[in-house]
Amino acid sequence: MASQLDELSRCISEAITRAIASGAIAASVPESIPLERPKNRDHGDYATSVALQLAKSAGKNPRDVALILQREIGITPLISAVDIAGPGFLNFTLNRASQANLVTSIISHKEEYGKGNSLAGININLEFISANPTGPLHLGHTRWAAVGDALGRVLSAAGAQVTREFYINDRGNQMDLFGASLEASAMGNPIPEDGYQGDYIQDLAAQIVASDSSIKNLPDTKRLVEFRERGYGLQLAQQQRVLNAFGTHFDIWFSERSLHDAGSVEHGIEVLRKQGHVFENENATWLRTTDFGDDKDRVLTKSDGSLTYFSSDTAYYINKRERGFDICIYMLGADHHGYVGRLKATAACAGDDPEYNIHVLIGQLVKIMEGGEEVKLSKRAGTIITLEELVEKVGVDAARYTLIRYPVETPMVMDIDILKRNTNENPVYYVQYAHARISGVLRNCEELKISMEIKDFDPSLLTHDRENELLATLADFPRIVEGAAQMREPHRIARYLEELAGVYHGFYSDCRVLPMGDESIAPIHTARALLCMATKQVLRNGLDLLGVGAPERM
RNA sequence: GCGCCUGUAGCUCAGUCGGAUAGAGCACCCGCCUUCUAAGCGGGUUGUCGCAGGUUCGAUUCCUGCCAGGCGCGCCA
Repeated sequence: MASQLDELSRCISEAITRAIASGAIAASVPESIPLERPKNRDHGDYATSVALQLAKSAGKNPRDVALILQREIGITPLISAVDIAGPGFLNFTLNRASQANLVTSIISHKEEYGKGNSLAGININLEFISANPTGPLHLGHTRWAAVGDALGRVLSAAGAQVTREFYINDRGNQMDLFGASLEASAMGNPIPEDGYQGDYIQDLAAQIVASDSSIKNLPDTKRLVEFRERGYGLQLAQQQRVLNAFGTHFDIWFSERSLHDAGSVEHGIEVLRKQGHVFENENATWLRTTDFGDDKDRVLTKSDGSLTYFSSDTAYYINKRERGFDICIYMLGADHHGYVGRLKATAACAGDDPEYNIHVLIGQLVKIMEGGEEVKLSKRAGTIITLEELVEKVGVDAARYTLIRYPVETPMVMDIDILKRNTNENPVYYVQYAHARISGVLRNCEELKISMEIKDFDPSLLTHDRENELLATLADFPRIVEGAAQMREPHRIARYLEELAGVYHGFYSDCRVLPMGDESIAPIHTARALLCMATKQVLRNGLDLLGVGAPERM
């Protein structure tokens, strides 16, 4: 759908084209017209600095360029005024009635409003969380559970084909340690020095024994394997249950073991060998990642013949690409940022473009404050906070929203006391309240039999400043979604919703929707009711992108 | 030592392509519910955008150096 913004930007570039053709200015038409909504309302509905940018190549004073463009643009059905301000900004005032047509558009597009096709045809693999199945999901995983899921929704909204994938690290020493810890717990032996110490180990061990007590009589080696496998199954199921309750769903749960069983690791090494970046040294097989900027080469096969974890990662990447994904997005914690270089280099070694085919997002760690002090998270001290506990304390919506609201590269601080003591301080309630408030108003409209038919909508009635501001904010939504997808920053959706909620609350307090007292029902009531309905739709669409509920009542 | 991230109001933090007087919430003060949900609205107070240079009409934004904090640099997983 062509938005007013698109139309405005087309008007401007056509004006530039005409100005160049007529010889008024010497310059080339910029690829895109920078348009922003000025904070100061005296500066019109939209402003552009394009004249300032053209001034240099045109060899003219910016204000003169602005003057020429002002004349070329003129007045159109959309634009009611063009003003020049400051050093050469062009400020546009849009025709209010034409802006109000947006209401019709939003209401008819429903949940489609805001979706776009800027990523259409792109097949994206979005991998996040990817925890070991050796314990509960903790806070770090929770940030990704929220942000990763939201990003998946945002990318889909931008038209991409998205597959959400969870890589299960079910192979290697950690699994054996996990098995040994369970076994020790069940047999009443001390947990191994570097084993898993948490209370959940006791519970899991007890659960395993309870379901089949004969396990304790198995011969030593077999017993350890049995504990490991049963613990794996139970722990994975627990993670899946918790994520499901959190509203985060995966299309594929990819087992590292299955990668090995299918011979994909050897295949991956073969692929890399053909590309010419594999070499042998001191009986080990290496990948020359330094060819592509990594700080050291990486071992694929150790001198004792066993495979490194890196070889799994590498094979996994190649496997993803062979499954047809154009872009592989990885969401990793800050403690894994050292992997970015080798992941990118691996992609390059496989013959891919590391700037396009692979995208690594690094999330900074979440700090927890409680009692005015930072809680040191430690597995040993048992001060680990799990996803489940966080949700118990603050609820799914507040937890998700709080985690999504900040850019992932910001190290965020969650104050448990605030979230526990007074959930009203969480902006999610501000946004949800706006939605609930509109729902209430619309219920009343229905009761009063105010028409909410598009055919009864008269856009020319929405002329109040508050209405105008609300319309302009609603018009921004598609642009916000596209930007969030392009930059892989779902927090932009949350920030936008807070702004929209604020603008709506302002409208609500100044513009009465329902008739007062014995006032009779007039077209203005229908116009405002429909504006409310459009706002509700956008709030809902935005909250959906975050996986946060849009309550009808609060 | 090398690398990544961060440094903006008392606190938690926004601020894509450089733009007009740097924003929001919380906190603090003052107003607004005998008619739509006051979980709200309006007003007031709060800043060397870490420091120092550079690039230009213009820098919180880009570049360089420095300071401070977080994290990482295995033939571990």
